[in-house]
Amino acid sequence: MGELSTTLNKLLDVAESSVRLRGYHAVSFRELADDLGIKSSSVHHYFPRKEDLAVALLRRYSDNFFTELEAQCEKLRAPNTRLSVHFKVYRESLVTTQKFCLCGMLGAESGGIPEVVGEAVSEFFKKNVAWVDEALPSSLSAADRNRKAQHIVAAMQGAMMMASSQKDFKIFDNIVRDLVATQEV
Amino acid sequence: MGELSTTLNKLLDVAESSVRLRGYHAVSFRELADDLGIKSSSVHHYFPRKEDLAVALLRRYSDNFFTELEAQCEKLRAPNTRLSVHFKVYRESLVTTQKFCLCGMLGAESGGIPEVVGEAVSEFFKKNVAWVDEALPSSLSAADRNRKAQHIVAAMQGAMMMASSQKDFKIFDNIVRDLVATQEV
DNA sequence: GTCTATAATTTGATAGAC
DNA sequence: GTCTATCAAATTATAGAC
Repeated sequence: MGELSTTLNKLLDVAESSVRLRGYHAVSFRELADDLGIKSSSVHHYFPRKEDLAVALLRRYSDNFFTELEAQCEKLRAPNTRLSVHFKVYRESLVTTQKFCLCGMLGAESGGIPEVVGEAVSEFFKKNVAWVDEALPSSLSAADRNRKAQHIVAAMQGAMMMASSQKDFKIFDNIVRDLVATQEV
Repeated sequence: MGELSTTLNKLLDVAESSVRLRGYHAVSFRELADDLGIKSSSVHHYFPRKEDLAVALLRRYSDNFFTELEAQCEKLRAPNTRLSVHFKVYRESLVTTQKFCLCGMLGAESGGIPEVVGEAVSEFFKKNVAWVDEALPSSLSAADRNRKAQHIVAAMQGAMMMASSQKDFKIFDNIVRDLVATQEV
């Protein structure tokens, strides 16, 4: 699984980590450069403006997320567990990285970030809701499925936010457990 | 009823609005001062450091929120509608101000803000969950009530975030509708 | 309580050498 | 692709006059 550890990849890694932890405006090119042992002008070589970096971050994050979703579904095979795969992938992302969702962070800050960045976040949520929608039983009406899908994504985002705010990741598990119970997944 | 329109109150108003819209690090004393037609040094007169302002903001926000919750409950009287009052008060806050919850914003950013500010946010969520917990039917076990309360608060936070990120406040209503349906409030 | 003045630092960004 | 050098602007503050 050739992990390319180029400067670009390391830059994206440290940038994603920083934004997920502290938010868009708390992260500076200088700081990212320091983390990599390069200069901030080198960061500008990859991403002329900060919003370019954020858009690249969102693109990679979204691609990884939906790819991982499908990969885990493939691995499990049983067709009715797609929703539990969604919970699992989110949980892994939260617990192993100890960080909030990139889109949850930028979604919260959407009133204060460049428009292209906010649009990419909005796209992620639309795709995410659509994915959950498809994973829901087709016996439900389209309107009910959509509402449920929005509810599930919102609850997980809120759960991650509260867990990371209170530095207690058990909060996330408790909320998902209740979510699963009420949705009868 | 005495709406005190002192400089201090106007400052808190504009600061709350700015932070809820754009986040902690996107807001500067200079900008707040400009909004009020004063100088940034005058803002420092009220709040020496930025974190002092944020803590004052959280204190006022939390006080207003729980006061409003009780006031609305008094007005309605029926003892079993406390949960719907919670939904209503949050909705009012979102829709009339067109802004995300102050604590949702700072909760997301909690990894990058001063510790005292993060602690105040965490306090708000603990109180909020406790309030919802008490509003839940006492027929439930304490553990179930707690999980459900966490779920409800998380879902509403996520709903507000997604609604404000996608600039579509109907998203909030849809999620709450499904939340109410599954909780059978 | 508000101002002027100022300071030290950081920030996002660019030009151009190697 | 990385660096040095530089910039203009912004940011968090402080000291002290009025």
